[in-house]
Amino acid sequence: MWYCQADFLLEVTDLMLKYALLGLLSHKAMTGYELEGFITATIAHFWTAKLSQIYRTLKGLEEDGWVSSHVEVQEGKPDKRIYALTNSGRKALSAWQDTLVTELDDLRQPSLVRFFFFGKREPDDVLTQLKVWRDLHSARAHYFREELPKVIQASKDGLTYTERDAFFWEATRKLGEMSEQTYVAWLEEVIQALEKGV
Amino acid sequence: MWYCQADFLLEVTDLMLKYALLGLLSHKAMTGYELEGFITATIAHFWTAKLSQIYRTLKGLEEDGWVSSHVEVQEGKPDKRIYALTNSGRKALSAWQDTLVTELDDLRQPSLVRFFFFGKREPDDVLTQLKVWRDLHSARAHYFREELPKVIQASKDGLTYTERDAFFWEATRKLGEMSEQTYVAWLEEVIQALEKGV
DNA sequence: CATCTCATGTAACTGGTTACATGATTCG
DNA sequence: CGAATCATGTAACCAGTTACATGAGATG
Repeated sequence: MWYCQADFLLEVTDLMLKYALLGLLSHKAMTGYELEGFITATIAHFWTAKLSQIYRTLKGLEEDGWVSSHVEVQEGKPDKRIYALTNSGRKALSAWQDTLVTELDDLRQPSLVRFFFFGKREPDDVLTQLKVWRDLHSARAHYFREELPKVIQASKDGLTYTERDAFFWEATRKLGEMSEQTYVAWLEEVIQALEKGV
Repeated sequence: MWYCQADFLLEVTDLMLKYALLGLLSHKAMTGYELEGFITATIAHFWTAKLSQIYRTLKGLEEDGWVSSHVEVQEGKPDKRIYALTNSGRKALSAWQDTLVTELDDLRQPSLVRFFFFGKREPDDVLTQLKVWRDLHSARAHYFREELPKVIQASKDGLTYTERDAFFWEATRKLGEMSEQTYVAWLEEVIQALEKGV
């Protein structure tokens, strides 16, 4: 009973990067460096990680017994340490995936903190900033719409991902596109209201 | 010259909570406890802070000379320490506000990390989770549409905020509503696609 | 000749969370 | 009678960032 409880709590804890790495490693064994590349290509829009943090987290995962590693000696290139999921890691990943989340993420959006206090700023400066943001979001929307699909398609052909895996990846891409469109529409609205004079 | 550079860098640094507190204190002098209430009422959807962190940050602001405090003795209630903006703090706030931001926030959305790896989960469990999220987002959309406007209206009458301040507050509310609607629409799409069988 | 890619790490720091400690008053 | 409100803080911990250190080979 005691053990059971402790295990459960352990599984629910949200150490996102740990689970993200387990998830990626469930596709294939990889080095920390490679993992960073995959993170950039796949989940970077909603979770980023620096290499230094990835290496530290991998060490932690190995201490947990959720991954194991071996060094591959290379010529002309640095040696590499390849990490692979263990059975225990596979179980931890499933257990995490099987928990139902009943709360929403609380997002930190520093630009909105700035925006909230724009009442005291020069109207022209405010418009300049808003237009910069609009253009940035617009560019990102374009990336989601035009560039990311190619990356997803390429990976699907590369058979690392199943059809079903690709469906969920594509869905996150779609959300990215929709979210950016929402930001652009909202900024357009705000800009127009301010230009009409508020 | 040297000084100038150092000053500039100091001002650009993004210590969000520090500036959020300065921004709130520019309306009126307040205690840490009160500030927490205002944060919850105003910017909580895009920046949260725990009381312990607020107290620590206020201490830091006082060391910077950006706020000053005095203790007010109360009967039947704990004494309170009231913080007020200093001139130097007002300058720091303006300097921060006057910087142009040319990069987008990078959002951390743990639920999307989970979602990304749903390909390996039981289809029924996936649908259950998606419907929970849809309902949560839908409830939040309702809050933004029906409840928040009342709070904003009440504060406007309470003359702490100018018409222009209220405009920007209302705009953040609108973005919240739009974002939640986007999430709901996206989740509906995904749920439908899965129910048709993917 | 410089920068990018591959590849791994450590150390110091910072901002945020959790848990703890205190204690009177008021409301349901 | 228990919970919420008012009110302030400290200590330990944890995840993430920045800066540093190393170094060969390929590309422009």
